[in-house]
Amino acid sequence: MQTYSSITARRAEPIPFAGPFAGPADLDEINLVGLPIAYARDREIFGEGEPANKVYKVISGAVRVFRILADGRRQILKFCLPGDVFGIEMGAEHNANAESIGDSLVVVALRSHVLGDDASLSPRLWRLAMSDLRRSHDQILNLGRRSASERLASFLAEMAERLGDEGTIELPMSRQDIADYLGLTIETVSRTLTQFRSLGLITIRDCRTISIERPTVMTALCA
Amino acid sequence: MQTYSSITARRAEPIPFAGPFAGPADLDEINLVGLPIAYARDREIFGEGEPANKVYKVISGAVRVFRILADGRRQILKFCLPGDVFGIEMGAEHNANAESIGDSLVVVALRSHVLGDDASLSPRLWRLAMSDLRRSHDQILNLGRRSASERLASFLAEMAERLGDEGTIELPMSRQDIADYLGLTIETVSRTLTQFRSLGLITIRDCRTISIERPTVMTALCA
DNA sequence: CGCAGTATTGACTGGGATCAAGGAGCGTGG
DNA sequence: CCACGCTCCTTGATCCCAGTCAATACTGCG
Repeated sequence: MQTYSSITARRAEPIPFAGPFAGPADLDEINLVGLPIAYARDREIFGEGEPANKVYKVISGAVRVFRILADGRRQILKFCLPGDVFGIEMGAEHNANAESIGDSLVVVALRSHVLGDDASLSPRLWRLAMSDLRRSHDQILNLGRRSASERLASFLAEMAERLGDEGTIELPMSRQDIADYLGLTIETVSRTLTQFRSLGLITIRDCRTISIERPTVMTALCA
Repeated sequence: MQTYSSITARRAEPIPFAGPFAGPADLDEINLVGLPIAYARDREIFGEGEPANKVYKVISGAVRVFRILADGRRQILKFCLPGDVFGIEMGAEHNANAESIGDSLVVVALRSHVLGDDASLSPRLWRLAMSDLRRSHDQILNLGRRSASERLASFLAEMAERLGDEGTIELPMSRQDIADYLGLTIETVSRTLTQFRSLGLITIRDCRTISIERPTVMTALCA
């Protein structure tokens, strides 16, 4: 069984930048004002059980949010790409872990600046939470009812949509991360991608750079 | 493969009660004021793609919220029990289906009465969304990384917590519903329950009535 | 009783996990 | 420059958990 024990991230020694910083402005984005912090790859940003008094937004790089079972099995709940907000919880403690995937820049703000203590909430924050919920539902459907190749196809479709450039995807995450996101093993991920390649659905330039050659067929494969 | 084609719910012909009605008051609950509607078992409450201009709250009975793949595979996203709210979406359309499980009473309110058009949101509603998100994450972990018996054990633990009476659970849903919630088949659910019974972990009075005899062992089985 | 829907049980299959062995990319140091 | 080690990825062989197919039992209900 693949476990998490061998790939534990070191506790972050973040490098704070000078001065406050706002993320890229966008009508539909949460415009976090806070301290930008640079994380090297595989650094813990927060852990399960820690006080959830901050919220985070990815500026560059990528972040994995995940939970771990006692025996080391890991499930990635979401990949956060530039613009994505993470770390917002209902309770006082985080019930998931977050780590940088590659070298990443993250803006950190105080939770109290975003969530008025018990006052009104921003509709943007609401949309954010609801789109997270929507994405979680997609993932539940994937994990519960789709086969390995269907999961891979919809993963590639999701990534193409989120960071695709003319059908070419530059993946920030490893095969192990993909496996832990899709509820598969690294071997199955690798084998299925090879299979897609030999069917002419994708080309794999290097293992992090994938082009979707037959988008229509790929979409159909999602079932 | 188990598909949904054979178990399609008939479109509801709901029986509206006279007059407005408020759900049971509770500090932490959304106190929907709206029209109570009685649904017979297996009636559609709303479907994917329909306008999401109403929100719902279970008064009695139970509701399944689910999504369906084109070929009929079904994944239940959540079971709603008395007190639970469902049908809140970000966009203008539902992206899931909801059906009554047994005969159920549901309060229906206009979405605009709950979600101020673009103004402030109630913190209660926020807690509701965040606890939904939390539960979704639990389910993602279940589906992605736990075995059939671990899923059953955590399902029973969840149900015991939500509607257990001294360790005895009166399940509102069928084996098929449980299977579609846990990403399993009905046969695996049945076999695993039989296995739990022969291990002395549970007793099955009738197939909807289950008592947890060894709660500690059961919790340990969740992994 | 007979019928229909639901649940259980059994026999067998197969998709994906596990175990194991290379291969490719890459930084480091000689 | 190449050799070496390290990490990540790929590929192959085999296994096993859960799915599939099929038969039987249970439960209401007319």
